[in-house]
Amino acid sequence: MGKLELNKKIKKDSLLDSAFSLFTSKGINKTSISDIVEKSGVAKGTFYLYFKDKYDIRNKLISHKAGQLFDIAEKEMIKANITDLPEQIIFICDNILNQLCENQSLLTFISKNLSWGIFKNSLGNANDDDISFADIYNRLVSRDDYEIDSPEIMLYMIIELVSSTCYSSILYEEPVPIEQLKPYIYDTIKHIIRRHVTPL
Amino acid sequence: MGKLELNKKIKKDSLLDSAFSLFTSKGINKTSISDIVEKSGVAKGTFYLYFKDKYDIRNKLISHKAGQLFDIAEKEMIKANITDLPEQIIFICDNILNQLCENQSLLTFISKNLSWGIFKNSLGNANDDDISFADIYNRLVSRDDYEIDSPEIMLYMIIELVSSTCYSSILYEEPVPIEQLKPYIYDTIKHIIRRHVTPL
Amino acid sequence: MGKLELNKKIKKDSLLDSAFSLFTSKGINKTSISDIVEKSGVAKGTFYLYFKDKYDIRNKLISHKAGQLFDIAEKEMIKANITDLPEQIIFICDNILNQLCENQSLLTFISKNLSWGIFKNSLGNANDDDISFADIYNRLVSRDDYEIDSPEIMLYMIIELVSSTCYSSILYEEPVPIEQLKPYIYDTIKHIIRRHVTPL
Amino acid sequence: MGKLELNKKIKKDSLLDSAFSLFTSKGINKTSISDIVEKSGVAKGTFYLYFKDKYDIRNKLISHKAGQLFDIAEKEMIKANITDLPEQIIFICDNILNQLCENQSLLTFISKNLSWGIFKNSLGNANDDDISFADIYNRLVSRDDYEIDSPEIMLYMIIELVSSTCYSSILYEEPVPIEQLKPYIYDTIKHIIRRHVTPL
DNA sequence: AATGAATGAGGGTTCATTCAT
DNA sequence: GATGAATGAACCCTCATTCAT
Repeated sequence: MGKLELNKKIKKDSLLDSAFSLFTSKGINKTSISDIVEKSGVAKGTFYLYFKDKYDIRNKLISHKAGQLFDIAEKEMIKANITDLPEQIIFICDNILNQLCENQSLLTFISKNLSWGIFKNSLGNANDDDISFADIYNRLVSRDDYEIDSPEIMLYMIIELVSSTCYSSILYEEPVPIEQLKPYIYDTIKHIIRRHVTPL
Repeated sequence: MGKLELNKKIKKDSLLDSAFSLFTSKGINKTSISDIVEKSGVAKGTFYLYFKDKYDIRNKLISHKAGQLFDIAEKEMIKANITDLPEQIIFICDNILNQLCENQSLLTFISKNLSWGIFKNSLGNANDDDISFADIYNRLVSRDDYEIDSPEIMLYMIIELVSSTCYSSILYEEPVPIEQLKPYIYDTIKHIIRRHVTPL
Repeated sequence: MGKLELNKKIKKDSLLDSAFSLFTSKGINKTSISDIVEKSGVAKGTFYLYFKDKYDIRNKLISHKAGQLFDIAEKEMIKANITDLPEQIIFICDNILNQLCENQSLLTFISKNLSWGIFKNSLGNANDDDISFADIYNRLVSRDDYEIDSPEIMLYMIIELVSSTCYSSILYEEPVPIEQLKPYIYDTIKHIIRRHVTPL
Repeated sequence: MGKLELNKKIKKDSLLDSAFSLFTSKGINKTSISDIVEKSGVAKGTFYLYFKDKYDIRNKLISHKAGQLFDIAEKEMIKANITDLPEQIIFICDNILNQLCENQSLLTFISKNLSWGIFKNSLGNANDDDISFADIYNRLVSRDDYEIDSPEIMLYMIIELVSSTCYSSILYEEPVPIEQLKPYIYDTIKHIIRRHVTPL
């Protein structure tokens, strides 16, 4: 990577970092592009060399951050040497939930903006250096020790269930704190898995 | 209600209607207070006699519209003469889903903004003439033919599951159209109910 | 006219005056709306209460200023008690040319922007208080002591001839100063009139 | 011409072509230098190696395109074997008018920007490879079978008359379509010529 | 209570120009 | 000579809010 290429990457990453920091602290609506470039220390026009507008940088951030969540969770799972598929899914959910508990501003950012559409998008549009959600998905459905009925529906339901229920529980402890809610969530996830997965 | 009282109600309702129509067609971010008052045919200053700002009117609309959804569903349920609690819950979910299918702009509006917080809020702050979600909730938990373990958690999970999964499925048929998704949703709801409800 | 109405008129006129002054001194391209409102001493937003954009205020100014030119010329003509139609036309042309010599910034502004289209427009859209070019045109063609063949073509040719030839001659004395050019212009105008007008 | 020389000429011509195409389709104000270089496929900085700014390239284009008009018209005239001076002038006017009818975007571009000043300029500054309007002018005034009184004034008046009257007539058929206007224009041109030209 | 003219900060975006490579 | 990333001033325009009427 040439010096110039490197410089561009630094600028872009700096913009992404600044945007993320501002989006999570002030919210997207109240963050202006002026804010982002000021925090990045680059000129206003530079922003438009890398992103179309505020929503473009938001979508790229969501894909990136969501991918990171899954990637970290999977790495931990492998380290823990878990091989049973249902256990793997539960582990990943739990790990992600824990990451979000530790990083509530990330939760604020992701949960308000994550949708299945953007998620699917991240399969294709992922930046070159992004760890893609696609890999995890593919490793999951291509296992030969299980037969999965409609894996996409299963994942969709699990993801939506987890991400929608955890939001208010983690951030506001409403209706109950997350630790109290977890057993119910995992019980439901197990049920969903049972419905879709058959060991061979 | 005096003539003056009535006039005020007309103005306020007109503002609410206009705001709803604009929010659902252009989105909240792109709707200005100027747009709302213009559509309502009242003066700009008048808006501030009734609402604090755009987000105030949005929250009131969400409570109101969400309440309506439940109210309609419950009325239909009574008409259908359904008394078994699990069946009641399924019926209400199905009815609401159908309402949202018929009214996708309402779905766009609600789903992007509905959160447990605002929902709970609607229990207290409901406009005087609003049918409150609280009533339905109370009727549900005070039945003497069932024992419900953590009814709030149960409802929370069901509501979040339904509202989060239906959004992308209804609007974009992603990952599958809602009719194909429904069996999986209802199966999961039944599981959740079984976990919480014991017939006496 | 109420106090409020009067205040609005003052603001609008102030904007028109400021715009005219800036357009003639710096040119339209280099005049920004910020410049105009600053010179007027009103807020930026106020501009948009009265005009759509820079080109809107320009067109209104052109109509207005062109109308004034004709109005002054006609008034002088009446004062001079000239009744013969060809002499009237020559008189008006001469008077307008003299006005433009005296007011070269007006010439700069008008000549670069006057087109038959905008001119015709001014017949209809004239501000209420504008003296309309239409009146002069109508008085001219409805005389019963002359028969005019295609009066619109005649006027079009005279107006275009005069306005296009005077521009460079007055401002840059190119190819010759206006006083030297005038005989040729008037000779040509007389020829055009002869071609179109028959005394009865 | 060396290979390098040739390469430079290609770049420059490409910039001129792109600019012309954009100026005529979007207008000068809405054409940016970015647009021009993008269309040309050269880098932004390259533009400044050949032109000072947007108005520099515009003036060069006007000279060039106006020169072309005259050059084509004269070639056709010679081909048609017309030798009588008044007939030559009429022929050239008619030919140019026809060229502009066929190429209305060229008319838009030229008419809004052509002025006697730029025209005279083209006599001196003409690009090396341009056919100069000066040649035509000189051939015209140096004939020994006619005496011309003030040839510059004559040409000035004819050019301004034709270019100003044809604009709205060709583009908007206002006040009448060009074919209907032509007899009046030519009649007036003949009158102007008669006034200036004496056969010897 | 109702109006709507006025505000002016601040938003997003463009673009001519520079200069290190 | 050629490049194109970077600049940042300047642009147009919006809009929530106020307040005299």
